Amino acid sequence: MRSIDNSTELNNSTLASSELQDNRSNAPVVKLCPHSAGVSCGSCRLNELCLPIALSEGEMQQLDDIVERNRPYKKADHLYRQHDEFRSIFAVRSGSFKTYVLSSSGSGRVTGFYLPGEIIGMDGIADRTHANSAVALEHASICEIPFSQLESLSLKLPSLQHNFFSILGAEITKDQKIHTILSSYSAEQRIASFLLGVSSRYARVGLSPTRFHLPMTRGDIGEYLGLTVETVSRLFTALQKKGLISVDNREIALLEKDEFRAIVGADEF
Amino acid sequence: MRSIDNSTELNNSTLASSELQDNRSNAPVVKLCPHSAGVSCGSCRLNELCLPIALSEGEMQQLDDIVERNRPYKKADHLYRQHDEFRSIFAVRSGSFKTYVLSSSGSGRVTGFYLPGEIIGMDGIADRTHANSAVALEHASICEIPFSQLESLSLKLPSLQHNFFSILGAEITKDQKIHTILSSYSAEQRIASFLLGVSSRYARVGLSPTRFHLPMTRGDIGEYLGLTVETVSRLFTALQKKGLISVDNREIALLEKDEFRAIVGADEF
DNA sequence: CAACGATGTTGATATAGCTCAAAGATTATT
DNA sequence: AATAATCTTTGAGCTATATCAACATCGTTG
Repeated sequence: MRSIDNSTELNNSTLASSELQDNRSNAPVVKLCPHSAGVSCGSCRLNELCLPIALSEGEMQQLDDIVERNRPYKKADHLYRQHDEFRSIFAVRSGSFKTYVLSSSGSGRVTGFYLPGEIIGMDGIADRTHANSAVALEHASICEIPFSQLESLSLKLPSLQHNFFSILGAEITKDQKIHTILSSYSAEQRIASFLLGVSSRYARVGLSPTRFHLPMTRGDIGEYLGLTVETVSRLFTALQKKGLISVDNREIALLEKDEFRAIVGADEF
Repeated sequence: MRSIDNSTELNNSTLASSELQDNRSNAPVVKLCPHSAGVSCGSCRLNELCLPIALSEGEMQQLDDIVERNRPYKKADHLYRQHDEFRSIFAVRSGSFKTYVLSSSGSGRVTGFYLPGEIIGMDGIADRTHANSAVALEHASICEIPFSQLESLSLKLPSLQHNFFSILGAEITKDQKIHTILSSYSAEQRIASFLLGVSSRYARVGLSPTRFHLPMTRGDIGEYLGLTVETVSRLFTALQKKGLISVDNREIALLEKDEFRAIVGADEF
């Protein structure tokens, strides 16, 4: 059924299969699947994109000691819920999550999507309570990093402290960019900008920036971008008619990236 | 001509007057000797709201040693500009700033307002380059904290590291809240939410939460909230007609805070 | 103090995106 | 495999907010 086979799921498995091979060639004890517990930061393919950037072997080992690799999450499993006590931040190892808030009127609003190599949970740092809920959009696995231990270790490892400051700073920059998008872009620009963003985030973890699978619904995208489902849907078909993308349900191919950049304005991506 | 005299300007001047005089008498000071009268974190009225929260005397002294108390800024003076190298973060001591980005098409978009006791400049942490420009909205003074020195000191002072993580986390939470506002609130809700936000930020520094001066133009508010000047203006008058606020140019009195809360939805502020 | 640019208000009209509705496609469940 | 539930698409009409325009006010500067 899939006309585009470079989907997230498939690629995540691809990612993981080489870990598997590495493990096989080096060691008798094999971690079987990317979702299973027990992989170390040192052997993780995402370590250059994650908290351990530029840590030495020894430093990474110390980080490793505090990281908990939990059981895999199924679609719709919650990582945490709004108002839960904040205890940890989480690095996405495979799969994807969305974060959302529930207004008192019951209508949720998606506040973020998190792909492999990205960090979730920073919304709880300030007041020790999660401001969002986080839920898996598909089968997914994460590394849990207890915050108080991360703080202690950051005092001993300057590079780790530096990395974590950078990650927090990147989250701030990202959120401010969305602010600009929501306050000034048209619906078409929002969608174009969103797809370019997803594209470069996939590229970051070594997946195709031009053909990818969207793990979220049109409704999720709409909530995230401040649009209705209908508008999102209409724009996907409109962009396809213009020949800029090809859409097969959630499989997207970006055909004319430059025209996309033109839509959102020169200084993006 | 001011019908409301509890304005920011007045209050801020009160707050800062002794510090300002010190600075003036010392000429264009780049860094004041920590022993010079009056100006130190320890003697700062805002220290409980700023980086030094819960630091011991000795710790605060060490922080003090890296803080640079620059000359005051005039209205329209820039603290930094988009693409400038990131070197420091800044604590607003008095007055106010806005941050904004310039799109290639020339139209700016306001990304934030910063009042006394708040920290500016975190948009530069991740890639060492400021993503925004920051400009004074009125006479203002700041404390500059060189980031590399803050990092070093944070390694030695666990409470300082903790505070700075919290400040970064708070910025993230704040930005995500704006995300929700922009993606789901009506124009009236945005304005109500904005005014409530300003109100509680003034309250935080001991100013009146019900009568205050807005340091920014209607246009700034519009850019920040994703509305046009005209819409902002119309809503100010509409809210006044409803009896919820009294508006005299930039002097605002919140008359019916509860009704405001009802407008934005129960779970706010 | 006059005059100019920046800011703020108000009105009339246009439109992008929303709402409501209904049907088709996909995915999950039994 | 059948059924239910969720997700997606498309259409038709509506409305909140933008746009365009004119004027009023403020505050800065020569």
